[in-house]
Amino acid sequence: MTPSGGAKQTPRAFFSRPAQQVAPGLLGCVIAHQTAEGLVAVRLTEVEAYAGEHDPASHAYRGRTARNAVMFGPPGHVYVYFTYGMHFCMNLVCGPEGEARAVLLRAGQVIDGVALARARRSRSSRRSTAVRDLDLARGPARLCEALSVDRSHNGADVCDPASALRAFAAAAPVGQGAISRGPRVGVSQGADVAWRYWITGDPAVSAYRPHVRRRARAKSATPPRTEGGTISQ
DNA sequence: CCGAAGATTGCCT
DNA sequence: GGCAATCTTCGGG
Repeated sequence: MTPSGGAKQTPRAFFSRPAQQVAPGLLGCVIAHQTAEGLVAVRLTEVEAYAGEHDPASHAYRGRTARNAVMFGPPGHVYVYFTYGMHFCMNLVCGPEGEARAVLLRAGQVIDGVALARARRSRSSRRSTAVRDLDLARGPARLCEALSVDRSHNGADVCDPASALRAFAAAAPVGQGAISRGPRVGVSQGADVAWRYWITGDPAVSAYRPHVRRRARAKSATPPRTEGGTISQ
């Protein structure tokens, strides 16, 4: 039995298209991860397209590196990156091969393995309050945490029937009329294009946050020059 | 080498 | 709304 009740695993041809076409098509699709702990499945509610080397917001903007190599490979594979010293985010590589296009999975709803997903989210965070079901995979890093996706899954093939991490077609296709789009979250460059797609009104969509540059951390030996403000002591 | 910034999250005021 | 946690990656010197 498949996690989404008999749904078909997504064929590679689905991913062999530009990310802006794949992204809205992924809404309603299911990502399932089978581990020794059990199965967790997430129905996607929010995604973002990244257009590779010509997209200033893409990790592939400055060409191929060790980190982004998977994005230059065949479609249907997972590009996982580590960020902010503590979080993982996952993308699905699109086509054509070599163009480094991908879709970031920003949010979804856990439809199978809710207890396991909650255990994972509680385990690894110093949160004091319980996580609401709808928040379990609401956000790119939360989604990876709920699915237990990390560095070791970089390059995994979601189209391989033998893979522990697989993608399935939507049980009920999400029509174009039910899809909204807008600027991508947290990007400083490339904020002018509306390549973030989500299911209109879905409660498991993340909150929009514009990009904010973090203040440089003060150094004890050589404090950064202040902008004419007072220095507290 | 060194250091700044990051496709984030959660807790603080 | 501000900001700390935490570390990898990449660009600049």
